[in-house]
Amino acid sequence: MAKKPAPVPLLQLDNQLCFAVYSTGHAFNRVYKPLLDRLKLTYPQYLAMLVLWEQDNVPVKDIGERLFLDSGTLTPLLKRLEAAGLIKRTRSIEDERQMLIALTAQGQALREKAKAVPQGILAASACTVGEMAAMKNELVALRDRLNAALGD
Amino acid sequence: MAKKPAPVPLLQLDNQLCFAVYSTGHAFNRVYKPLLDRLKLTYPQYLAMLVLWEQDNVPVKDIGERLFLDSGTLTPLLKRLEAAGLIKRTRSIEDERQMLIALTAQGQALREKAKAVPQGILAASACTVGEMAAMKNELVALRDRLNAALGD
DNA sequence: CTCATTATAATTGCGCACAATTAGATTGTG
DNA sequence: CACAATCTAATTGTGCGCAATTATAATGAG
Repeated sequence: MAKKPAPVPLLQLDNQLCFAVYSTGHAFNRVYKPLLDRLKLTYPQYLAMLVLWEQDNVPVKDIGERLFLDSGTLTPLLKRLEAAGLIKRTRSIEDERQMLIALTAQGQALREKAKAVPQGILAASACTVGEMAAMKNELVALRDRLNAALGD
Repeated sequence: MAKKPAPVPLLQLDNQLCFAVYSTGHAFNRVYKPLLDRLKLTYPQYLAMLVLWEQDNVPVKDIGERLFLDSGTLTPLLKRLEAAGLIKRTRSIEDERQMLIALTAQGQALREKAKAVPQGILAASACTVGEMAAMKNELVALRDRLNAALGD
């Protein structure tokens, strides 16, 4: 017989928004790779640095909330950034449970080199700042709905 | 002094399309997790099964092209699917370099249970099929532009 | 036919991601 | 105060994701 199963549109890979998000994320990573190699950072490390360049000397928890990552991911990542001399990890005096993450002078200085990165991404994306912003807003709204659905 | 550095809008996390894609991907994963646990599949394994449900008995290379993944990722993943009894890996007779991946009866049967997954995702996304399709098309177009930029 | 070139998977090593657990600090309640 | 409940990180184990290398097979030029 070898009867072919009836196609189920929702099960088809190319119909899935989720796979579009997944594969676009990988494509972004590949574009970022050569740009971040110059900074000797991986993409998740770059994200952590973005957080710290906005607000320095913050607990791991805050970085985690900002990036939607937990200590299982962040602890080893931050240890690598510390080994690279970009940050300093110190335990908070007021609350000894907290590990405070602060930029070193070298970590602050790296921000200057990082300014070149977004330009490269924008060029590879081949869309206007306005288009990117619109898409970003749609995705953030979707992300928030997905995260809200988890709390049920 | 402790002079605060001037904000650079393009370096701000919440302005970045890329982070929106990255974090939305993680949010999707968290929503998929409980649905896929019932099938005993991880999300990348589910993607491989989607490919095989569309076309059975294909070489690893084809699955890789479809999912944008290489053998370093797929070989161990497929070995786990084989260990779970869902697929069979056999070397091609015509071209002995190729490893052909075919569904077992159990792998084919799993498709029925998988039909429930997209409904759950649609519900958690809280948007219409039309909105999802529009967003998917924008992302795929972006992905293709990013991938094209790599070939330069 | 021979030998370099190319193609397909597998392997190795490193860095995420995340669930589950553990350790230690803090808070809240009686 | 005592002590349970909560909070913050760290740790452990599994599974991607990818670069680099290796092994084997197929192809193509001379």
